[in-house]
Amino acid sequence: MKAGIPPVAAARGSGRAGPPRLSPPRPTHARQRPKGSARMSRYTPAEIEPKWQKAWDEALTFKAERKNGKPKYYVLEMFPYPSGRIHIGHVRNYTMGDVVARYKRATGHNVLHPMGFDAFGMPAENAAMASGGHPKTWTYDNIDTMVEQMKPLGLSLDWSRMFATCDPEYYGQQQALFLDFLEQGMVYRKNAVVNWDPVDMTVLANEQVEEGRGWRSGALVERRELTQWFFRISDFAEDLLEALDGLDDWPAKVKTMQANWIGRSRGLQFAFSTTDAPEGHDRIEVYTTRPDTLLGASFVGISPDHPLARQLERDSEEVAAFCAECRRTGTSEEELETAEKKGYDTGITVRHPFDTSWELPVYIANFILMDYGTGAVFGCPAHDARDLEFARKYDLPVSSVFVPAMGEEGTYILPEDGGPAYVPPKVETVRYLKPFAGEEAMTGDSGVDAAIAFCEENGVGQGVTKYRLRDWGLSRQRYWGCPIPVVHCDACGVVPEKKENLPVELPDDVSFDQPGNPLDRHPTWRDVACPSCGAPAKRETDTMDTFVDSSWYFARFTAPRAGTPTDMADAEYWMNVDQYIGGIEHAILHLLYARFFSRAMHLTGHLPEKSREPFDALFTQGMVTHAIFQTYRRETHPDPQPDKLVRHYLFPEEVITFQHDGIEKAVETAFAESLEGVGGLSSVQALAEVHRIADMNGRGVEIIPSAKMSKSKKNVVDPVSIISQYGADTARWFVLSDSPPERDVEWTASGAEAAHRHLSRVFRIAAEAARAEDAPQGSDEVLLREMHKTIHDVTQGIESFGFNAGIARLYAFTSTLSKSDAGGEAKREAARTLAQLMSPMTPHLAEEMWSMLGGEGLVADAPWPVADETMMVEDTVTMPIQINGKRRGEVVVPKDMPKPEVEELALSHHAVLKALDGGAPKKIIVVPGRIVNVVV
RNA sequence: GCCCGCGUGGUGGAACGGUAGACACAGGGGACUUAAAAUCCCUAGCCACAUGGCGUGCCGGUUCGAGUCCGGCCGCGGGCACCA
Repeated sequence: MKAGIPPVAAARGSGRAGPPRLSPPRPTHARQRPKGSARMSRYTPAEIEPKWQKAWDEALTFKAERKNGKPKYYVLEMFPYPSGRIHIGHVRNYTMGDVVARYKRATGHNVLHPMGFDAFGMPAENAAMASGGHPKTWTYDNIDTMVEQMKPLGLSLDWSRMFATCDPEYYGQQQALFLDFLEQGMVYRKNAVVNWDPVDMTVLANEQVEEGRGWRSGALVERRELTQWFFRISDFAEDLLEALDGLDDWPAKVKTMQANWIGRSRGLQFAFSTTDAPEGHDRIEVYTTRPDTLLGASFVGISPDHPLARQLERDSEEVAAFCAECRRTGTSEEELETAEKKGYDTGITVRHPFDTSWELPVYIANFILMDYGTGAVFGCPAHDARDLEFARKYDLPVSSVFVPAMGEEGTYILPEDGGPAYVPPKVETVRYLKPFAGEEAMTGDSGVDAAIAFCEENGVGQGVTKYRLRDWGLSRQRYWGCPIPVVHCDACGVVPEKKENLPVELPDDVSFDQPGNPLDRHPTWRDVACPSCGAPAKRETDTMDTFVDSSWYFARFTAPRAGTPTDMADAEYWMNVDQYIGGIEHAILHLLYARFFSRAMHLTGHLPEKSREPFDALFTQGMVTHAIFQTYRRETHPDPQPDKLVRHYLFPEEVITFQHDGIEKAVETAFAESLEGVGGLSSVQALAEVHRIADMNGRGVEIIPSAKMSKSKKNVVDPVSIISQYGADTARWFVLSDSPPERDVEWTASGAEAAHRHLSRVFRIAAEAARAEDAPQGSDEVLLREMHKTIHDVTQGIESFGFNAGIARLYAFTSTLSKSDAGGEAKREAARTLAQLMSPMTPHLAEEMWSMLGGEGLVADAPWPVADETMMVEDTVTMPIQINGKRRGEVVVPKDMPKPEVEELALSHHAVLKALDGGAPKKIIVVPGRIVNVVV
C-alpha cells in the first residue's frame, strides 16, 4: 500500500450532507505507533491486512484442489474487463462473491473461487489508435495493474488459476471448440448487415454510431452486407426456453427477460396474392401472431430488404432512394423502433385471402425487419400502435375487429374515431365485431387459435411456432479478438485449420495508424497454404465476438492449464457453478450465450450432461453510484463571438458539500478559497455565503444524485485510495452495508468513514474482551442468548444474500457486547463468535481478533458457528392490539396462549373498551404470536 | 418504441399480507476535555401544546388488516443482438 493520499482529497466532498469536515481523519496507516502497551487497542489495517494475507498465502488456504469427503462449492463472479484500474463496482461484486466463498469454506465445503480477465475487445484497439501503443501491451499492463490493485482486498481467490482470454493458451482452446462446433453443424456462414463507415472504410459497432454518424469520421453510416459466421443458437431456442423453468435459484426477472428475448410465438403464416407485381413476386408471405385481426387488415408492409423491395429498387430510382434512406439508420433494434415510421407506396396491391375483391396497398416500411418472420406483415391499425401511427400518417383505413368485452361503455373510443390502438393482453376476453371463427366473446388467445384452425381448414395458411431469437453472428472485423481458425481456398472453399496447428495466433507486428482491420493488411499472416490441398490460400481475417470468450471461461477455470478445452474429470468434479454473481446488464446476452455454449460443449464432449445448464444459482447485484457535481465554465471567444457557458464536471474531492436550509448544497473548494473576507470554509454560514456568491457569478455547483459512475462525469471513487486510507476491510464492509446487494448503492465518503469507525470500535471491544476479568456474572446468559440469535440472523443473511441485514445485526450485537457486564470468558466467547461472523466480510480484522482472543489456527479455517435453537426461544411475546386495523395498544402474553384467552385479554384492554363503548365487537382476528385485530 | 426492474424520514435502508421507519449516515442535546480530536450517553418521520391526525411516488381496488397483492398512471434505472 502506498502511503498518504492528501487527506483533504478524500475527506472533503462527496459527503451527502452535513457540515464541512475541516480536519479530516488522518490515514490510519500513517500513524507509526511505537510498539508497546497501547499497541493492542489501536486498529491498524495497514499492518494487519498484509500480515494476514501473507499468512493465507503461506498456508495455501485458498488453493482449490479436488478432494473427496467434502462437498465442492464453485463460486464465481463475472470476470472483469481490464480497463486499467479497478472500480468500486468491482469491489462490491468480488466482495459479495468472497463472502459466499469464505462462508462456504467455513461450512465445510471445498471451494473453487477463481479470477480471470475478459481481455479481448475494442477499448484496447481504441487505446492503440489514440496513443500508438499495441493492444497486447496495453491489455497486459492493465491486467498487471488490476491484479496489483485487487490483491490488497484480501479476496479468497485461487490466483494460480488466473488467465486472460487473450492468452493464446485460452483462445487456442476456443478455436478448438469452434472447429468441433463447425464439425457438428452448429456454425455456418450467411450474409448479414453491419454499420459501415464510408469514410473510414470500416465496420462500426453500434456504440460507435452517434446519431447516424461514425464517431470519428462523422460520416453518415450505411448498412452493408458481409458474409459472416453464425452459431445456430436458434436451433436451441425451444430448449433454452423450456429449461428456464428448472432454474429455481435464478432471479425471476432474468428468466422473464430471457423468455421474452427468445420470444416464442404461435401464429399464422400465409400468403397474399399480388396484383401488378413484377414477375416472380405473385405471392407475399406474411407471418402474424394476431390472425384473429385479419378482417382489420389495412395494408401490407415489407422490409426494405425484402426480395420484392429489392426488385422494385432495381426498377425505380424513387424506390431505390427510399430504400437507401431506410438503410441509413443504424442496425440496432432501438434505432429502428424509435425512428419515425416511414413508408413508400409501391402501387402494388394484394388480395385479401377471405375476399379477393378486397385489395390492400403494399408499402415498403422502414420499421420491418427482414430478419424476423418473413420480412413482411399485414398492418392492422386498430390493434397495433405502430400500425395505427402508420395508417394515420398515410391516411389508410382503420377498422376495429374487437372491442372491450364489458364495462367501459361510454369511455371507450374506437381507434377509427381517434382513440388509441386497442391492444389488450391475449388472456383478456374481448367482444369480436366481425367474428369469422370461434365465439363472439372470447380471449385473444382463443381468437388466435380459432383463426388458425379456420385458416388451416380453408387452405389460407398454417399455424407455425416462431422464435424472436436470431442466430448469433460472431464475426468481427477487428484485430484484438480470437482469430476464426479457417482458411479460404479457391479450390477447396472454406477449410478448417488443423487442430495441431492451433492456436492460430494473432501477429504482433501490426499498426493502427489507419482504420480497419490490420489483419486484412498483413500479407505474411494472411497468406497461407490451404490445409487441405496446399495451394495458396488466405486466412479468415475476422475475429470472434468477445461474447464467445466469456461463454465458456467458467468451464476453463476447472482446468485452466489443460491441453484440451476442458478436462472431463475436473469438469465433472467442479461443475456446475454453484453461485454465479454479476451485473443485471448481463441478464440476457451473456447468460443466454453461455447457456448455449454449455449445451454445445456437452454435444461435442467437452462438458458433462449436468452442465447443459452451467449456473445453478444466479445473483445479480446493483451498481455503485455517486453524485455528479456539475458546474459551468465561461469559454471566452475573440470578438465578435459571444462568450459561451460550457458544462464542466468536478471530482468529488474538488467540492465541499454541506446542508443549508434543509437542502444539500455544494461549493467548489478552489472558488471558496479564492474569495477573501467571507470566511472561506470555516462555517456553514460562510459556505452558504460562498454558495450565494458562486450562484451570482455563474460558478454554482449543481448536485445530480445517484448517477452511474463514469470517468467522463468525474463522479468516480477510486478503491485504491479508499484502501490506502481506511484499509480493505472498511471498503468491503461499506459496500456490503446499507443497501441490499441487488440494488444500486450510493458511495458516500461519510458512509466509508462510518464503516471505518465501526471496525475500529469492534477492534477495541475485542481487545477489551481479551483482557476482561474472568469473574462470572449474572448477565452471561443475556449476552449468549443474543449471540445465538445473531449467529442465526447473520447466517440467514448470508444464505439469502441479505448481507446488509446481516450487517445490521452485527452492529446491534456489537453494541450489546460493548454494554454487557458479562464475565470475561463469556465476553471472549461472544467476541470470538463476532470475529467468525464478520470473517466473510472483514477477513483481516476477524483474523486479528481471533488470534488476540485465543482462537485456534486461522479463523479462515474455523468451522462456522451454529446457533443453539434452545437459546433463542422466548417464552413471552408482545402482541399489538389493532382496532379496525390500526394499532391502539399491546399486550404481553405467554408465547403459546390459546386464542380465546388472548381475545379475552384484548377485549379488556382499555383502548378496546373505549372503542367498543359498551357494544359488542363485530369480529376479532387473532394471529397467534403476531397480532390481534378487533373490528368494531 | 419494446422487454425487465425500482420508487419508504434530511440520507442509505429494515419490515413471512400483521406494531412502518430495525441498523446506519447526517442533525440536535449532553458527558469527558483548559480547548479540540477521539470516545460514550440521550434524542429524533411529518403536523399539532396535547388528546390526536397524516404518512411507504400518484389514483383506484381486494382484505379484518396493504410498503407488500391487483389495475391504471408518473418518475428513475437496466437491456435491445457489434460496449463489455
